[in-house]
Amino acid sequence: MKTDSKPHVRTRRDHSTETAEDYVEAVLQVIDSRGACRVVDLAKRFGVSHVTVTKTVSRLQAAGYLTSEPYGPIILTRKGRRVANESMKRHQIVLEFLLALGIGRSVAEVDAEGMEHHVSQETLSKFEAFVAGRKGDG
Amino acid sequence: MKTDSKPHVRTRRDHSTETAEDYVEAVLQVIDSRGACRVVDLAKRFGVSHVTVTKTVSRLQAAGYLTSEPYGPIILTRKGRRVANESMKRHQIVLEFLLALGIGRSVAEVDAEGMEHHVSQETLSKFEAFVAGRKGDG
DNA sequence: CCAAAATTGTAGCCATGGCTACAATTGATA
DNA sequence: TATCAATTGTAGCCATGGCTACAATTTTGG
Repeated sequence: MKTDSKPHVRTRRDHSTETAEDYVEAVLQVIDSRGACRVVDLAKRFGVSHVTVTKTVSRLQAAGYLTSEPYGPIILTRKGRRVANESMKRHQIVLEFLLALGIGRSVAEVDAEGMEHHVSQETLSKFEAFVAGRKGDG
Repeated sequence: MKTDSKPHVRTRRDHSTETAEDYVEAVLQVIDSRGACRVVDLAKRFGVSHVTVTKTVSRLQAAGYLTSEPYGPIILTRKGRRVANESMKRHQIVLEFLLALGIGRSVAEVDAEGMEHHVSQETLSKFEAFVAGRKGDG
């Protein structure tokens, strides 16, 4: 009696990577809008305690996405900036796609955040094409 | 210096709920195709060890989604069946939507699994409407 | 029916991501 | 400047979800 189940492809980014992307994206945005990013900014952004942020930041520092000295601001490494930019681009495409489908902005923003880590390159391309098509139509 | 960050809406189902949905959905499908669902079936389906499945099953049993006796099959409760059916329906809508967009079946299946937990009711409705529209066009 | 294989359970480990409580440091201001 | 508020760090707890190793049970075949 052998099983016929699928071999669990796992294209989808794993959860650690999702966290890394969410963090570097947030860091970049906070720096852009406030000049520097601090633990407290991320805690507010994600709605978690500063302790959770501190721990995650130290893990992401070990993984080479960012740096920070005690009581200092959070700075993206080159790798962190690259990931942040890619992540923001994906996010933007998904958001524009949902808006183009006629979904309300606030809902689209929440859904885009949830979806952005689970969309393959192929799907992302189709999303882009769809948005481009709608722009032509007016 | 107060922050202007958004109050983290959290419409998106939390991760425990995602796991519950994935499991009951899988249990229902395995029962449909093999007559009964066992720990080993879920382990193969999700690509994890039987130990992980056992632990999760016991948690989901405590949460009222399913029941199982030692060395016995996994059975859905009424609640488990309800959640499984809703979950499968959402999954199906997302999958059909991706296929309607022209995404290849294997990619669409992976993306649908990742996306299904992050799509709001509003977005789901738009997805359905889009698919319905395409069906008319041929 | 009994031995071997398959399945399931248990013990114990790890990482992630969440928390409270409390300590330390920095920053602001009276 | 000295104190108080805000920020950050640390200790230690919990749940989830992953694992290996080993024990127990069930199933299967000879």
